Amino acid sequence: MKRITIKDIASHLHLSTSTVSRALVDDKNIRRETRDRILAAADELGYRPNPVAKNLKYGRTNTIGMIVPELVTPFAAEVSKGVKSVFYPLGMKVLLADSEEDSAKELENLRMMERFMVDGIIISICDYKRNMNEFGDLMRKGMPIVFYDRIPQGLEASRVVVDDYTKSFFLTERLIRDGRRRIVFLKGPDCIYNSHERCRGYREAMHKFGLSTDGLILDGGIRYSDGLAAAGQIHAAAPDADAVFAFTDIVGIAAMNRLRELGHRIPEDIAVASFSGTVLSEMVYPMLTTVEAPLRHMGRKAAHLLLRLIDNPSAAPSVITVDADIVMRASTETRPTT
Amino acid sequence: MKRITIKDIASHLHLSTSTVSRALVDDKNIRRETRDRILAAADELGYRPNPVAKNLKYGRTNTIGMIVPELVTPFAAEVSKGVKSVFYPLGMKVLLADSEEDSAKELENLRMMERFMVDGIIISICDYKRNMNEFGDLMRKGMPIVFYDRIPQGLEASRVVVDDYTKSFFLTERLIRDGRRRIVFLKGPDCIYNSHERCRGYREAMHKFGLSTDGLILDGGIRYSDGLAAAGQIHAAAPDADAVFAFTDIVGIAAMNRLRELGHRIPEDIAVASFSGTVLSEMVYPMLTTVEAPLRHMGRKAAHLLLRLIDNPSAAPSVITVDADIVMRASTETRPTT
DNA sequence: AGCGTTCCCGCACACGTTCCCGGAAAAAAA
DNA sequence: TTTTTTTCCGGGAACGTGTGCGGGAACGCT
Repeated sequence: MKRITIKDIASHLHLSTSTVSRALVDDKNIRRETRDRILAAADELGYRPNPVAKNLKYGRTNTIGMIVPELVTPFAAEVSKGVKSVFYPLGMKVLLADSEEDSAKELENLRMMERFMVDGIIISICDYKRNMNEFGDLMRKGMPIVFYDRIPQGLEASRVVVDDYTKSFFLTERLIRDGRRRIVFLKGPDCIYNSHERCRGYREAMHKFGLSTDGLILDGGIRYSDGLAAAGQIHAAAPDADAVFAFTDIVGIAAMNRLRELGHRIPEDIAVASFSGTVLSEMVYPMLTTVEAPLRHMGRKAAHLLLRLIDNPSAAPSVITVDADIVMRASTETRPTT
Repeated sequence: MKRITIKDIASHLHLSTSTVSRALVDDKNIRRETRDRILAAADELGYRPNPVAKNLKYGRTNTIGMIVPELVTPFAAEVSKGVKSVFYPLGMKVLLADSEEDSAKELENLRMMERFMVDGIIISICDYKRNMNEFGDLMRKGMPIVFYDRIPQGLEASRVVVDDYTKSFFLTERLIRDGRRRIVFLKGPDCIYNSHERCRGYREAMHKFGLSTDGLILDGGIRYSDGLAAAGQIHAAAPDADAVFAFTDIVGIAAMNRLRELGHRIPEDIAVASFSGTVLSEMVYPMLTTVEAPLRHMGRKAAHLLLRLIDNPSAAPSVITVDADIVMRASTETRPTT
């Protein structure tokens, strides 16, 4: 099964490869008639351009790398759909790599993308302090990079984010207005910057209403098992809690399941809310109240930012803050007024 | 930021590019001393081989395509880890494409992989009847293809599968031995071959114990919402059901959540089991009994099959049936003997 | 007729790498 | 010493594509 090339078309029509090439790229220096002849022959012979040769010629790979911190949640998958919706129509490939919440693996992925000579990278990071030098070096070497959601700190770079602080503030406020007073915040890992921002939003909202947060900020971790453990802590350390606000949906779901196992009714005894945007929130019972980030939209935005960066590598980094909806669901339904 | 090539190394050391190339591929026709000099220079100048040029030379892309029917479940993500664990060490890329349970999109993905000239394809399909001609054509054109899990029918091709029939039979038997009698089977879509196999296993197990299946085989669909609807049907059409065996975990989870909402206790009133292998089964309350396919292992096996096919395109198709564990969890716990 | 302009097409090279081939020098065998 | 073999390196083609340059032919204008 021999693949046919412009050379084959050329010899078939007794023309030079240059002419054939010109016909295919729709160059103006070609007679309309011969152009049509070539196009017809190309179609007849079943010509398919060889992207590898093109890439070598143009010094690009037409490939972009996307590095995500995890794939058990459909979060990244959803963002990637947005990214692909931009790059696929341009004939570009998207390479998806999973860091599995491990900075070392993240670095490996980064090196891999470099070896593969991707034209740019879209990344959500594991740890906002680690691999910073490597990101910086790579960017200085001219690699276009766009961060999204879980971003680094103190690095001049393009990024697409949700306003963690504000959204967290409003959701907390909403819980309070619904009558919750003893709201536990399950903080994410310290190594994720969003943890602090979301926690800040929670704290300030509580403060605004004169509510204490003493003993209510617990380490919720990032994995499902962390959420289970955290629920145990709530049960033990804050038995009078009437709401839980989790760093992320997976932790919120774990906490919810475990709390119920421990005899708490949800939402009657304890409301549960989290920060996310994946369909998981609608796939649990009761359905989970969350801050819904517009995942595909974020992907599209990141892709456009990256495209601009590829076209003009020296462009100033820009920051896009996307809006997120606060979606109230059954897990935080107001308890009947007593 | 100029990328340095073997040409640069050559002129830097006053050697020819051939010699440099020889040093880098560790050819024997080179003096040990010059080889070391070249390697040192390459390291010093920061030489990184250009994979695109190599690929053009060798007529390969060092890329394989993986097409999966969905990504909301971590099923495919897990299999892909197995696939990547084989290809990454070989310096090959893995391109992940999502068909979103849509045969048309699946075809697009297939065409895309062809355009990208991937060296091979690993795929789990949406519909076992559609796109059959396209798969056949592509294979005849010489594209190595390996199917896994959701496979086509009547197509001579390499594949990695779980023994749906047997595992389904044993799980059903297990439920019966645990005292369940009125077991509902939530059948998957007809367009997925596994649906029929799993249903057959269920039916024969029921038959073996002289249990009727009349009115117990319901259309469970494939999406979460389908599972919700199916649970409503159970509630209405088979109110005396004491167990549910779902085609897949997402459907099982949906059914479980909805049944509980309708007042059924799980597992006391109704046991719930499903067929899967993702961590989702452990992320719900109560944890779900499932047939656990060895996902990463399947990925690795599929990758090896594909590698063999790439090395020898005319190799006879081979079928690998991997074993799966039946994992009993809280969702089917035996009810206290009355 | 002479000149300039426009229109097309082929030649040659480039992208970065590998590899066959030939040849010079060195080593081994005679 | 001469012949044969081995060792080692450079030249150049090739993978498939794009493009600057030059030149021939046709055309238009004076």
